Amino acid sequence: MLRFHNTLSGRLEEFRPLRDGEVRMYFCGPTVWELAHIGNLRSNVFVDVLRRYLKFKGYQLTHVMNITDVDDRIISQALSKGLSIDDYTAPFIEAFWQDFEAVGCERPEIAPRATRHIAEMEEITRRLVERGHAYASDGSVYYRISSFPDYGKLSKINFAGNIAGASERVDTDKYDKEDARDFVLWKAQKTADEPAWDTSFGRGRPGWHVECSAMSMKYLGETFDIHCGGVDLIFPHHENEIAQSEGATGKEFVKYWLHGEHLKIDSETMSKSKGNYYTLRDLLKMGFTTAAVRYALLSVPYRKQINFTIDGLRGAEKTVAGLQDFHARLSETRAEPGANPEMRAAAARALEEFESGLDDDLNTSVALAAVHNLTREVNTALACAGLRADDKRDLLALVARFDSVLGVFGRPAREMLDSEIQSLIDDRQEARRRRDFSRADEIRDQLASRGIVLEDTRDGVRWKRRSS
RNA sequence: GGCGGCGUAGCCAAGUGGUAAGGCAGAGGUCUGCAAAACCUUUAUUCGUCGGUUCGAUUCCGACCGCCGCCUCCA
Repeated sequence: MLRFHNTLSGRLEEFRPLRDGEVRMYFCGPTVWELAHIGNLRSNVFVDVLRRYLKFKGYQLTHVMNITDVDDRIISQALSKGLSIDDYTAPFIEAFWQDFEAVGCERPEIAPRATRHIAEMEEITRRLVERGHAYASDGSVYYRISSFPDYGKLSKINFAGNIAGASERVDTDKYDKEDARDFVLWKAQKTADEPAWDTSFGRGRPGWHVECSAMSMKYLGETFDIHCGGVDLIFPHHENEIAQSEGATGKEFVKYWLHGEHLKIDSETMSKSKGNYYTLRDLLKMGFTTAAVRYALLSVPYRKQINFTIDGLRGAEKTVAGLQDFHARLSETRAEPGANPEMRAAAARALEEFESGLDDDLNTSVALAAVHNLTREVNTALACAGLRADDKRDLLALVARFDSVLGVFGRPAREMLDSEIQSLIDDRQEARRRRDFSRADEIRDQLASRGIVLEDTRDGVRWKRRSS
């Protein structure tokens, strides 16, 4: 039974999709203005594990992921460079998808762009005005929070207590709003060079929150199953989405809200000023593999504030190498016909633990422990020829099944060695047969200096490229 | 001021009202010509501190200490 911690109720709830066998989910992805940093990637990996696990459970998936391509920062950057929004954002979006796929994330079914959905945003805004949830003021349109009694149900925000201590931060004179809490749905164009669209409320651009209401409802319907994002989005972004969507339709917007925690770097908040701000590209330059980065990011459940460290990443690198070695060894081993009941039992146990871990609000730590326990048992069997052909087939299928969620095993790619290296390996085997070990070691050292590491196994010699 | 999270071995961490998963690092061993890889054993009488509830708490309650987040278009 799959259960999620729903931010809306604050409790663990059994997951039941609105339509049988089908899940519709929306993810507020990053704002496009920088290369994806490690925290951003954690969010993406969390959502990726979620979508992969839903598929693992047999659900048909429609996953919409937004990359915000219009906000104040993007507009000011684009203006200062004399570029259109599209020209400014295109390289960032391209780079983002590269990093996204590099850490093994599957592309969502739909990745809409806010700038392509102005009409839908206008439509929601119009409906909100019609229903008394929004009002125009000086060419802008604001959401009237006092008209929506449920406001605050997601973030549990308490305005009475909140304003007392934080009032100095609320600039009530900044806009012509009825209430300081009201947020903007449509922003009037301020200067002529600012990108703007013509609508019935005048020339301007959408507020940030309305894009997610518009695009999620367009592709997923007025009520859908899962909405996820980082914890920072709970307030105000997701709170405002609820106000917009439920205000416009009168229907419940989302059944399950899932929020991923942020990470810390060396026990501190990640920030540019602290200099602990890593992008994926930084880590790859340091020699880490994308699989290790993915492993490190998913090794801690998504609702926990993982402490990301370079030391920890080194550990992940080793762990992933172990898993990939295991996978390669398993796929290469020679196995006699038949089956070993102990292997069958180990596989069944691993699958059960893997699934019950992930069923429990996506507890990836438990799922990984199940994988490690299995690899240990199978490694033992491999070492003493306790693995039979049926076991090998079933275990490879099981590993593939696990990896359809985790994406850390990699493929045991059997690339061809060039003939010179292959003949060196053959020479060494011949030398070993002659018990000419100094010659054999000489060849091994020679290969090692070229990045080829050898392993002598019961099935003969294995080689691999040195990982770092 | 309001709301929320966290504190478990050297490090990263899971977890539960009944006595501590997993990974990395360390130590010893098996295997190996030597390695590598793998495996075995070992590493927290104890889960921030102090109280309370309980037959029993790391797990529930209270207080305190420490760290972190949101309330600022930062995932």
